[in-house]
Amino acid sequence: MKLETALNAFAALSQETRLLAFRLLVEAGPQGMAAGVISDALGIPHNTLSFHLTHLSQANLVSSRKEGRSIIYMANFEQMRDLIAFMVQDCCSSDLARLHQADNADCAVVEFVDCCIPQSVKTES
Amino acid sequence: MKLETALNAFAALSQETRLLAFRLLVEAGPQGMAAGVISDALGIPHNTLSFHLTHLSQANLVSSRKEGRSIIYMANFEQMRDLIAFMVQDCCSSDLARLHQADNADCAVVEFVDCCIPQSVKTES
DNA sequence: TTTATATGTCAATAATTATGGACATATAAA
DNA sequence: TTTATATGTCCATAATTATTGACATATAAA
Repeated sequence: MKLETALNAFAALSQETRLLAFRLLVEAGPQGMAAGVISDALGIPHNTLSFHLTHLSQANLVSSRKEGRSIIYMANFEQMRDLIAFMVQDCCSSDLARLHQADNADCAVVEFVDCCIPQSVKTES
Repeated sequence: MKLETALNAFAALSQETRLLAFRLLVEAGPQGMAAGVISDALGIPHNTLSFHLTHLSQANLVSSRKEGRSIIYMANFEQMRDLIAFMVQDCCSSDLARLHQADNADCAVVEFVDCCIPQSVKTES
């Protein structure tokens, strides 16, 4: 990932409405969510939200498809993954994190060495 | 991690000078780097850089210690980890990512299910 | 002490970004 | 068709953020 791409992604996620919208879309998964539904959920005027969805879209963090008169937005999980990889890759030199392909070959795994999971996020699965 | 904390972290990383400085510090590892060294490395005036380092510091992405007349900054790897956890935690509901403690108990692991490692980052270790 | 070095703070200005009213477009329902 | 719905675009204004000269402080060297 290029520096500029990462900058755009971070900028997109640094604004409250956009971060909330992005989280809704991450939660919604691949099926996505209509612009109006997001607008209602967040209580943001449709034109303001449109501006922010365009911003997220230009940062390649979401994509969209048209369906009837609605536009359905969905999170771009690949870009999210690339952004995490970007953050972690410089750690490799100091061996604080590693990024590798898991043995079963359908996972990318980020390992944080010599640390524990933050309290705020409990162990899943 | 609170929403506000994540917003501050993303905002801190969304500016070129700050992202470059942060990457230098991530590369430098726990021993850190003096403000002046960063300033020289990036070719940024010391007062401008000071503003940006304070910004990173307020976002808790770096910390600092005094050493002689220098101030040594270092990346806060824990905050970085928490930020990644924040990004990934909403995925759990749609099973696109999982965050868990590794078997050997000194790693936190983020697994991205059903995906491959981005081209830009080659497999380590 | 005096001077040089490393860094921070302040304040004015410049640059960038967000907001929402008014209007436009495109689709579906009446 | 006409009307209602869903969403986008444009533009002026408001709000936020970055830059840098001038000055301050703190430490070390001469």
